[in-house]
Amino acid sequence: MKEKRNTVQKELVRKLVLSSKAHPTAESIYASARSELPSISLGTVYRILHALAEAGEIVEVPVSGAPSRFDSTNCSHAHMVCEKCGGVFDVPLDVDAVLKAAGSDCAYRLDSAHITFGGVCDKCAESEICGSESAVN
Amino acid sequence: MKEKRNTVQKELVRKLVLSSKAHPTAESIYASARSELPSISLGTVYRILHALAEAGEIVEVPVSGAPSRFDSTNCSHAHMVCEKCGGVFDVPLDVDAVLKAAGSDCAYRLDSAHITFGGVCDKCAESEICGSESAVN
DNA sequence: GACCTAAACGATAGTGATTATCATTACCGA
DNA sequence: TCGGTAATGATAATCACTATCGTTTAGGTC
Repeated sequence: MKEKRNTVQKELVRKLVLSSKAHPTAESIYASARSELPSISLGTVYRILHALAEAGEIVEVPVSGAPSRFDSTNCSHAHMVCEKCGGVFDVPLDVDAVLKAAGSDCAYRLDSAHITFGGVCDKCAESEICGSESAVN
Repeated sequence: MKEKRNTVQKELVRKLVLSSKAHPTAESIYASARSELPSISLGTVYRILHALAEAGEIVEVPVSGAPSRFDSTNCSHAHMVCEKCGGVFDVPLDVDAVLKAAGSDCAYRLDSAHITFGGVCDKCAESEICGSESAVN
């Protein structure tokens, strides 16, 4: 049995990710972690994040051309990346249903699904009304 | 109207991506492009790939912790990343249906969907039968 | 066909996120 | 309390990708 030690760093990072609603990046977790534990290093944050992801406690949300976000796995949902502000938001969706539907149609064994939408968040959509978005090109 | 010039580089990269069935990376497209046009540079390949993606002729498939793959957009489908070999495979799926379903349930405007499954490809699944995968850990 | 202009290119340096390395620290079972 | 070792902190390295910039060349005009 592989030994797993509990450390203050691990507890802190876990707490920060699970309590955050903002889909933090490794860097922003590092920043908030440092305010509680100034000696923590960025490498440790990455190491712990990956360990937690591997253990299934959190998910990594890779964003094309931007640093990955991390999120708790408390309920099945997808993500939306705002094309204007780059923010990441939760989208209610039965991901497992999609996984099952695709898996039954498919020659391969599918274990997990990562669903990310591109879109525009409500804040950006609001400011878009005034702007001349549709006039471009 | 923005001027768009046709160049041999652009034609070559387009041809390579659209004719490939292997979801090539930018690097592997660069490699095959060089065999036809040795002077082409990696930066140019990236530039053209992004232009084609922006034009909707191809899609970029970002893979967590690995270089992006590129694929033609001829029909709606998702992708599966094999957890053993890292290969990328097509998965038949009505992505637009998922997009619509999620969009109707959602406070945001969703424009596009990127669906990637984690799984095991047929080749790796075969070799797994003989191996002692479940004994690990 | 020669000329012109700017889009596109090639070469290469730079960037930013993430990972590897390694000496040091500190869990935790004995 | 002690010892083995997992985990950490500091930092160097990597890797995919992007920016820069001088040069080339597509493609319209004369």
